[in-house]
Amino acid sequence: MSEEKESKNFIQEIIEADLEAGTHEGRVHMRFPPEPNGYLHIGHAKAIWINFETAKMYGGKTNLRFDDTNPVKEDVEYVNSIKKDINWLGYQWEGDALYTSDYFEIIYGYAEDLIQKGVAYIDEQSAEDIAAQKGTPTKPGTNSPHRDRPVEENLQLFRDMRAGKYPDGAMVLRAKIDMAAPNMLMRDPLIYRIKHATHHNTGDEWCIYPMYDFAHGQSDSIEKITHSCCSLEFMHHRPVYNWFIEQLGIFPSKQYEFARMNVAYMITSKRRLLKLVEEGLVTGWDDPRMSTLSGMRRRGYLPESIRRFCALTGVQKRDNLQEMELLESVIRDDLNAKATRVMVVTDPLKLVITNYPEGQTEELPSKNNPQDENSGHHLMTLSREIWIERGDFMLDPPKKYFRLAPDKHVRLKGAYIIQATDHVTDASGKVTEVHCQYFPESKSGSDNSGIKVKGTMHWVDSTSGIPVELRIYDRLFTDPTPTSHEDKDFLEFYNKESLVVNDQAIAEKHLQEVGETEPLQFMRKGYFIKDQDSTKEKLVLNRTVALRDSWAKMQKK
RNA sequence: UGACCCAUGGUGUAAUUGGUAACACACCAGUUUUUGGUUCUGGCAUUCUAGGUUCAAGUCCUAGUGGGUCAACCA
Repeated sequence: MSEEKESKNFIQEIIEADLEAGTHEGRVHMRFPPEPNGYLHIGHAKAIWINFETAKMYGGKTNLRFDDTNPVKEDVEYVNSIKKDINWLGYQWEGDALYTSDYFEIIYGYAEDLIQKGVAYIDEQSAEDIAAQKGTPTKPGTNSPHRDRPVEENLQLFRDMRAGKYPDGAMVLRAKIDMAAPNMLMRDPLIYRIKHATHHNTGDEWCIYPMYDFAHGQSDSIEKITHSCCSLEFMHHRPVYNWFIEQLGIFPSKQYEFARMNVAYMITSKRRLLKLVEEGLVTGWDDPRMSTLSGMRRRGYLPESIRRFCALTGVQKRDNLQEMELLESVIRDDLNAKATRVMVVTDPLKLVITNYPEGQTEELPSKNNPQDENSGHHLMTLSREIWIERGDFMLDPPKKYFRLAPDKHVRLKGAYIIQATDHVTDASGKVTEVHCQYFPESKSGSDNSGIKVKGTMHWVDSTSGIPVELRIYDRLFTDPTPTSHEDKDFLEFYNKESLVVNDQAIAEKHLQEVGETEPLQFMRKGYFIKDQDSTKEKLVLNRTVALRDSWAKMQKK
């Protein structure tokens, strides 16, 4: 589904200009190129959205290419999770998934070509020496003593490198560009290094691997990618990208950079995400608090919500920090239209309806979704004793409190109007039971009692209610940008209350019958989804997001 | 003592390419509601600064200011 938007972002303008000029015969071909070294997160979702949606908009294609040039960091586990997450988000790449590693032979050929052309050389210096010669952004670098090695010698050494004659770190292949270039990346970048390591895709076939700068643009070119869109941090790589393409005379893919999307209270650094997992601060990559797609999926976020969030936040080149409120607003909006309404009491307090006959029960219909007339209904049981929310009864209520209090009237959602008549307290004065009378003529749907109430409360029958475990999530950090503090580690902002487990909640029996992936709204509480940890004995539910609560907001003031 | 990118309300994006600031979220005040949910209505900026070009500048020019990025045998 193409998210509607009349105004064009800068990438669309570039594409339309290309289309106008007839570049590449009007072909639009993009790609999403993750390195399979971790799980996809909300930042990747934006990149995926940009590539797939933009290509689709112009009748183009989008490849999925694993940028796997560093064998020591990559694994098939990640390849599989990445594919799954992209599909879940709602996208299907063109043809089979592609791998940069499938182009190793071609890329190797490109390297020999560069050597033949006299613009690449073997450098035998140590990493430290090479770094020292790079200079600084304000001071030009100095040439390597091996810079003018003869072509034949370079070729022989490079072939020996490939043949495995040298250990890791013994030498590298560098492009001969300009050690005085103001762009540090143009100062004779390394393009091949020795790594005697097993690759997830090519096994032990290679012991030399191309660097990013000598693999990405080449792969784009091999796939005849027309618009290679990446995030701003690769901006300085563009001249390098272009230089190689020109030297090699291969298909002229072009790179464009957009600002990555940052979301408040979320982090998108793979390294730091991994640390959260390793330190046990979350239960895994798919912990519902994580910014990973697998985490958001488990949290109950809908893929269409994430897509719409991406559309709403736009594409541009300035730094940005999206508020979590927007994400939550989109999620609530989508869930409001889809979630099945059920009643769950999170902090139970017994309510005895004294004039309701002992032993009697009745079944009352409850709409599955008032937003959707076709959603049907399910039945709730009512009996003499039910559970209500402890916070819904107050002995000494403040002004504008519409809930239950001594002598006050209130409606039990989908059932009857009741009036509190009495209550029981324990030795400490805590209310342990509330007594009330109900008005039979006030039955929901056929109310002719004439009683007006301001409050409607949710409740759960005590004879049929089932105990459930609720996992209440909050933002993972106490600071909107936990990684932006130079003097503090991001873990210092870890929110210890980011997960609160409630194992005393009681849900209406209908919860037993809802599907694994069916979005739920616990009326007056929030949106929930069943968790994979649920067992036959006990349902576990994750809170996706709370409902707006203007009463709580009012109370704070 | 460098190069490159960026600059519109609290946040994020827009502005028919020079024609008089729009939309969403947030916030505030109401409305609706058998969820204090939902709905609906109203309120909330003269576009970083200073010059300049022009009948007209958020859009163009100049100079500042502010923010970001750039050195890994990572991607």
